[in-house]
Formats: sequence, C-alpha cells, structure tokens
Amino acid sequence: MPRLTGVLAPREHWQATACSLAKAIDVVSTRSAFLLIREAFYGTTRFDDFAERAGISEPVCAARLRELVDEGLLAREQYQEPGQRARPAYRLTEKGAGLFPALAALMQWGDRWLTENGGPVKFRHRDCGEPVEVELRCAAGHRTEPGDLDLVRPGHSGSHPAR
Amino acid sequence: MPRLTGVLAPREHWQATACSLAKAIDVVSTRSAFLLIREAFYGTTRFDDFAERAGISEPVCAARLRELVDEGLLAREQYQEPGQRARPAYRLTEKGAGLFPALAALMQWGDRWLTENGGPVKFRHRDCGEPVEVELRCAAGHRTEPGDLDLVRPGHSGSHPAR
DNA sequence: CGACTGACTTAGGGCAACGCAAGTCAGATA
DNA sequence: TATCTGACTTGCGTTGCCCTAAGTCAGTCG
Repeated sequence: MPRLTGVLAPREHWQATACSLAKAIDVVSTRSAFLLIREAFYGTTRFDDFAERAGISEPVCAARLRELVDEGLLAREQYQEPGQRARPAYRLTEKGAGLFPALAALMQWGDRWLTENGGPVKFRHRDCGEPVEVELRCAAGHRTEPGDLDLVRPGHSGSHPAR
Repeated sequence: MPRLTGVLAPREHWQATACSLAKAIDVVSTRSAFLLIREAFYGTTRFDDFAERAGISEPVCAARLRELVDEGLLAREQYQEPGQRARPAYRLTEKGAGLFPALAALMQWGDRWLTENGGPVKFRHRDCGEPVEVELRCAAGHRTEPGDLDLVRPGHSGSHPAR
C-alpha cells in the first residue's frame, strides 16, 4: 500500500470527495459501458454489432452509446458503403482510447486471478512479439510496486484537509 | 487500437464469452466495491471508517465487505488494542492488492480527462521522488501504445504473426 | 449495574440498469 | 408499390444497488 504523506498523513482528517477514481467510475459505472468500450477497442463500429458482441439488449445499447458519445468517449460519425444508405459508426475518441491502460489492467488482473489458464487472449508488441503488461513506472524509469509509493497532494503545503 | 490476429481476425466469428475483463467487472461491479478497495489502499481497516470514508451507508458497507472477503480480495482479521475488545480488521489480500494498477490507471485517466487541475492527489516513487504512471510495456522493455499491439489467442495461432 | 461504543442487522422504499417483445422509420431493393 | 434491413424507440416488469431509520449484541467503562 502507498504511504500517505504531508496533509494526507492523518487519514482521519480528509475525505476523498474529489477523487478522480470516483469520477472515472461514475463515467464507466455500468457493465454495459465497459463492454461497449471493450468492443470499440476490438474494432466494432456498428450498432447491431455492439449489442450482439457485448451481449446486451438493444435498448441498453442505444442508451449507453448515447451516453458515451455525450461524455466524449465515442464519436458518432456517418459513413456510407457503396450501394448502402448512410449509417452511423461509433469510434473511440482520444479520451475513450485513454481508457486502454485501465481496461488492460483489469483484463490482466482477471487473467491472473479469475481464470485457470491465464485468460483467452493476450496482447503482444507487434514489433518484437513480446507479451505486453501494464506496469507502474516512475518518471526516472524505475519499475515500482504499490508499497514503494508515496501519496502526495501536489501544490499544497498548508494544513487544510483535502477536498 | 490493437490489431486482431489469427483466429481472432474476423471479429464476426467469435464471441468474447470468457473475457477476463467481463469477469473482473463482475467482481468489482459496483461503485461501492471500488471505493472500499480504494480506502483499503489508503490504509483503512475498520468498518465504520470504511463506511464514512467511502461515503456509503452501513448496510451497503457490510454487504460489500462480506462479498469482498468471500471473493478473497480482503481478509478479515481479528485485532485487539490494549483496553479494547477484539475487533475485525479488513486488509487487502495479494489478490486484492493486485488491483492496484487497474485503480491507478482509472485514477490517472480521471486526472487527465475529468479534472481541470490534474487531480487532487498523485503517486510518487519514494526512493527517487519522481511521479509514477501506469504504462504498457512489453517483456523486452519497450513502451507501447494500443496501436502497437496485436491481440492473439495463445495456443490457437502463430505466436508471432507474419507482417 | 447501566451507559456507551463499534460492528453490524433488519425493515422499508426509491431508483436505475437491464431484458424481452413489439413498434417505428428511412432508405435501398425487387 | 411492397418488402427488407439497420438503427433505433416504447412499454413493461424484474432485479439489484442504495439510502434512511431503527434495532441488536457483545464487550468496556464509570
């Protein structure tokens, strides 16, 4: 576990009300949202495919896609195949794509702790073929464990409790 | 986005039914479970503290703690302070602690995309003081982006697909 | 002994997520 | 013109998460 430092040290004296984790959870709170984003990473773009591949019903799929677009994780574009009418395609935005490490970390944890054989699929580095993992590294390049970390409150030297 | 390889290449032909991500989401599906694990990483061990600091009600706290213990993410230990009766302490197991990269990645994403100032708290490497980030790295040490990755199904296709 | 504290449990109710079944609607096809 | 397909929407009932308020119970303190 990380060590609490500075104004954070007495855990009794602050509440994590501005927690980015809580905010992130509010955005991707539901199972269906997670699965839709997973599908987007797998290259799915069309409504029916999202619903079928994520294994969710069409009403939920429609509601969730709309929310994800509203929140800026997916972009709704029009595209037209020859001889077809224009249809929407849903693609990850930069913001949505930024969730990749989080999904990869959850997937990796599930592989390690919730499956018998290490999980059905893996990521490999295309250039060198080596397996890819999520790691914690500091800016100096050291690989770190949770116990090596300090939790700090940047730009705050006074004694006011955290928000 | 990762490239699909081998038997995974035509996305129409497989369903992600054994997805480790879906399994992981089933374990930490709720907001309250996430927040309790966050608190455990912040060093909270006692029932009332969990409920208050995670901002959830006592009934939910009790139910969620029991589930997390049943699933093996938290361990329920007895401890006794002098002049106090024995009380339970909830501590992260190795399995629970393994979620740290996932929570850190979500927190980092929230810092980047959901806050104005980069978020209220940060992790630093205790030894060198440098900020810590979640990264994707291959076993050869290369830092990678989602677009550099191949998704492979181990044991089902060539391990290093031809380019 | 009675009050108090910490760790819960019980009762009751609101609301959100979800699934199923069916309907709508626009544009391409026959 | 009628049919078909893809992308949804509408209606309805279920389940599950969560809250508040109140109660329980064991061990400690005065």
